[in-house]
Amino acid sequence: MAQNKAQITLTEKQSQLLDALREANQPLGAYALLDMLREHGFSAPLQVYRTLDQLAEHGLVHRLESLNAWTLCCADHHQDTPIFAICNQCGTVAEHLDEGVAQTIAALPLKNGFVPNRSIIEIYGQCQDCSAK
Amino acid sequence: MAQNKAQITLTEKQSQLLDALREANQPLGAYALLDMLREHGFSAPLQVYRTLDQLAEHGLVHRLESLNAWTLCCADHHQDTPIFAICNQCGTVAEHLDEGVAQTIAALPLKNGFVPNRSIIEIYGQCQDCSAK
DNA sequence: ACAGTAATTGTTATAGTATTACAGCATATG
DNA sequence: CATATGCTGTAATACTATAACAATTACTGT
Repeated sequence: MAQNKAQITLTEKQSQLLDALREANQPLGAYALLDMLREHGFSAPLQVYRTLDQLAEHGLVHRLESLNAWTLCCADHHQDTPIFAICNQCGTVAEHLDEGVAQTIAALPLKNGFVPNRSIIEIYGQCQDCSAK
Repeated sequence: MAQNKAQITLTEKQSQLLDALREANQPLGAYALLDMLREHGFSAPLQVYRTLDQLAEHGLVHRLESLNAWTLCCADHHQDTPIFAICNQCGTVAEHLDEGVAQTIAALPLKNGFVPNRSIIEIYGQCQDCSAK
């Protein structure tokens, strides 16, 4: 699934989309991305969705299912299930990798003969910055 | 959040919607529910969404974020974070409660000062029945 | 019981998210 | 070169969810 980023050559559109996400510094929906990218040759939703799918395929972006939004993958390239901590207050999303949790989760349903292959873990709460205020 | 089901008196619409979910025996989207319930006085999406929200408030249904769909809560009334196992093949959803996992997940981001209050855990894979075929 | 207020429900319209279908172009393959 | 294959652009449409407001019902104090 996730691949070694060093080996990937990005298309123009792909790197423009990554730049947009980097600039925003928070998750963005496909249509928000489209608005940011109209001047860069994106003219329809499908172009955004396709590019997002390609980037996700390379493990460079993740989709936040509960937000219908997309965010940059953290610096590490990884295969583990990412755990997202989403602040209710400021909307900031932090990505965590915890092999233990990922494996625990993955192993759990096995008790019932279920064979997992993809997990979604999204945690809402209050981030440190917002707690401090 | 979740309440004791024994104490709840359901409205006509609420129990009709529960019946529809029970009958379907799988998660349904709001519009699929609307189609099933048109003959029972539901005439617009908002009526379905409101009823779903009410039932979710009582802990009788859960929303599957990654499917934009809703499913019956398992028989137990519980406050723990439900863990959903979703079969890629047949679409069946099983709800699991595992206090250990829920607490581990909840505690994880705390390392970074994040205070969690709601978690979403949805696991895709292959269920026992489908594996057996 | 009644008026006044608050809460819930119905209805319409619209916003937001995602995909299908197909045309056009580029690339690979023999 | 001819054709097959896949990628990109464009338009149309499907699917999901909410806003705004009217109509009704339920509650409150007198």
